[in-house]
Amino acid sequence: MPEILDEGHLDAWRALLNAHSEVIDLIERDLAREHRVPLRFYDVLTSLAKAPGGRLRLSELADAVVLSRSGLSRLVDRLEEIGLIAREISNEDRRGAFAILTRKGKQALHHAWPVYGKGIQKYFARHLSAKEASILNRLLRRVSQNHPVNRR
Amino acid sequence: MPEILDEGHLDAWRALLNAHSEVIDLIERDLAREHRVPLRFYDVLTSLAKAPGGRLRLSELADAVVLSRSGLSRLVDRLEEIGLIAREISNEDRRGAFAILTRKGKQALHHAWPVYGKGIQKYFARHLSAKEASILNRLLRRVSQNHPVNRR
DNA sequence: TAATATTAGTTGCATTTGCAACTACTTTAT
DNA sequence: ATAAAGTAGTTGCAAATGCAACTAATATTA
Repeated sequence: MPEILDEGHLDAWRALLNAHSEVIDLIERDLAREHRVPLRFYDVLTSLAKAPGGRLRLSELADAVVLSRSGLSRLVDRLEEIGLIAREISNEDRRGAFAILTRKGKQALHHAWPVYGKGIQKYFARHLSAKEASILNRLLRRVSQNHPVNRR
Repeated sequence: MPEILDEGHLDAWRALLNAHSEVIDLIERDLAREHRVPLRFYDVLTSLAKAPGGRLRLSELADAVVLSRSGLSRLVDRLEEIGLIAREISNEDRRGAFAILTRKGKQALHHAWPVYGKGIQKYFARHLSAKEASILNRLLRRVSQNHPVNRR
């Protein structure tokens, strides 16, 4: 791995930024147009759906969706208000709380998926063969795992 | 190219979301800690720097940084206020305006670059060989060009 | 050329977000 | 056991952003 940043890597970085912002923007518009939950909500709901018991501590949720604690706290407020999730005070540690996916939350998730999935296909997946998708996956996972080679 | 979304492509999409949000978050923190301009500002400044004459119509700039017209209008307000760019009413079309990079704007760009570049290296580029970077670049460019195969 | 439609950009308003300070609870150290 | 330090989450406040409505200028059409 190179120690200093070269043009090739910089181009890849720019490509990542561009692809991300364009595709997100397009999908977000589709979701809004079809009256489905926005990506932020989807993120939270799907994180909960994947978690064992459909529940996650608020701080775990904050990490999962890459949002500050305060930001998450209010996001949970909003989601709770419209009934997509519920808060449950933890018994082992009474400072903390779980967010729990409600039935309505699961429904919202299923309702949004067709539009979201179609967006991923139209704006992203269509441009990649299966092989290419797997390469992309492997490379990007390596980035986000961010294994501490030379970390100082 | 597949017509429906399969797991492999979906994994690649998730990997893109994760890598993007994690790396952006880390870099943004570094920039803030070192008192450099935030990524949003950097985006605008660098778009102008690359544009011929260091100037761009506000609407072109909005496209370049993927921001709504109103969002951009106010972003330009802020940048103008702190002297990093200037507005210049166009003479051919007096509805419109250019954003122009100022000397101070160029300096802010150069000041931010070391931290930004180091971040790209630390959090992103380090994990990819030159070959891999070039593959990533090629695949992601294809996505963001979003050539209209089957667009309906 | 006058009337109409279109385009560039701005502004009111509501929503989302982060930082710092706060409360409440838990863990660690004395 | 008590004090101090740490952790989970919330809240005040300010900043950033999008939509829709607006102004001003240009382009189109009759």
